[in-house]
Amino acid sequence: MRLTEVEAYQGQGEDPGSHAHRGRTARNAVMFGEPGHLYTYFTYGMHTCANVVCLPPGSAGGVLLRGAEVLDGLELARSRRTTSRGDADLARGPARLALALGITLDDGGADLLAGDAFTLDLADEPVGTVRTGPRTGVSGPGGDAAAYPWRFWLEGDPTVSSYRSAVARRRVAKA
DNA sequence: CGGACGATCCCCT
DNA sequence: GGGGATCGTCCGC
Repeated sequence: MRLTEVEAYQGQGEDPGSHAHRGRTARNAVMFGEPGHLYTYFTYGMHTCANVVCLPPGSAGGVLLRGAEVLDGLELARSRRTTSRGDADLARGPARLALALGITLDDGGADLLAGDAFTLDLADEPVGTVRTGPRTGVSGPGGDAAAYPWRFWLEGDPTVSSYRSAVARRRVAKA
């Protein structure tokens, strides 16, 4: 598939939105390791998301895969994304993208440049107009998500997810 | 088309 | 003990 939307996360104490913000833990250890490897995390009790480690060992950094257009294996992707209402929705959103690829937590740490879970191909030239903006569902310092405009997407691509700002989750009173 | 809300579990403190 | 880099459904326009 063809990536259309990503977000960058740095950590190292300066990026509150990053899972590596508070230092190395068992969960985010992969982000402190070799670049080009897959960092997966589980969130909201049901979703898995995929990142590509992007900084040298010792420096935590990664890119969250947020959107993509499925080019090959359409039948397989559709079978895994039964709730999708159209091919543009197959990998529109980080959890959908991971599901369409068949990524699970067990794939964390896979060497993508070696094709362990899937192969990451980097384009040699620009593939379109790239736009940038605040990251989705993340609040920066002082609640200002725009402090780190590290969301990148292809302008006008139908497989780019719609922006959602960070919302305070409402607690459910236990009866 | 877009806003509101519940679901559900792994991981850190 | 509680938060969370989301999604799907419901509902109104």
